[in-house]
Amino acid sequence: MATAKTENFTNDEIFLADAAKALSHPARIKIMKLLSEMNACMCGELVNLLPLAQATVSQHLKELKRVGLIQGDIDGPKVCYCVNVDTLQKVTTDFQNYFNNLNKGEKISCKPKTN
Amino acid sequence: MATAKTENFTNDEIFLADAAKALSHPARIKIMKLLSEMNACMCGELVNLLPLAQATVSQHLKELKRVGLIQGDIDGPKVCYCVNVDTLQKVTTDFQNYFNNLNKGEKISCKPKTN
DNA sequence: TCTCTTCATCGTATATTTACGATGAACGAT
DNA sequence: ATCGTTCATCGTAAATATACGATGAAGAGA
Repeated sequence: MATAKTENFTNDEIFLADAAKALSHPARIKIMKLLSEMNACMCGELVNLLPLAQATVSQHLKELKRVGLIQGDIDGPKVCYCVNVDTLQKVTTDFQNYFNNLNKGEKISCKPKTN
Repeated sequence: MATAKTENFTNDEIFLADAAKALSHPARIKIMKLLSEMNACMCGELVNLLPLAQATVSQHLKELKRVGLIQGDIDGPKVCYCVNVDTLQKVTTDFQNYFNNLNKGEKISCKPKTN
């Protein structure tokens, strides 16, 4: 037990935090939704569907690619983006497990005198 | 359809992104785990269990309180922290629904020639 | 009252994130 | 070869996030 003061975080904790970071902006939440609904979609279409400039959308796509939640397929001058099913699966089950464990733990709570 | 260029994000998208942001740091992932395992726990205990200074832990607790995932009960000079079950429930089901929808969408993917 | 403990907040430094316009690379079409 | 389209990257500005030491408030216990 007790994970001493100097210890680092576990890989699981880091991975989960990283995945959460990738989803920590409304634009990226929406991009994932759009890509999943449309199966695949060009960057330009996403730009049209989002209240953001093209450069900004490209940056958000980069962040989602960083954690592997999406992938981009170069198709001539266009780039076709789509969800990376494998990574999405892993992230889904990891979050599921995490939340399940959290919900298992506590039955008792402190008095609701929030500070 | 089509969510015009100028439209803002929906409340759902913003809420989900905000919850993800609260969990986007390994320390906060771990704090939620610790609080759930121990049912409730003083700030000082958390400081001992994390590789971070007291001021930093306090900041992370503040971020988790901001979205309502935890609450703090003032008990004399100490503060007893615990998971806020209601918010955790909502966040859990919201993420579950989000991921379920994402996983529903795509069967087809682009060629894996990642850019 | 004085002291010790507990914790939030302040001040501050540094790093990261977010956003945009401008540029340029890559390609299709003419 | 030239032009238009598509998109990543660069440069940059402003805002947030992360981390820590120092300080101070609040209460317990002497």
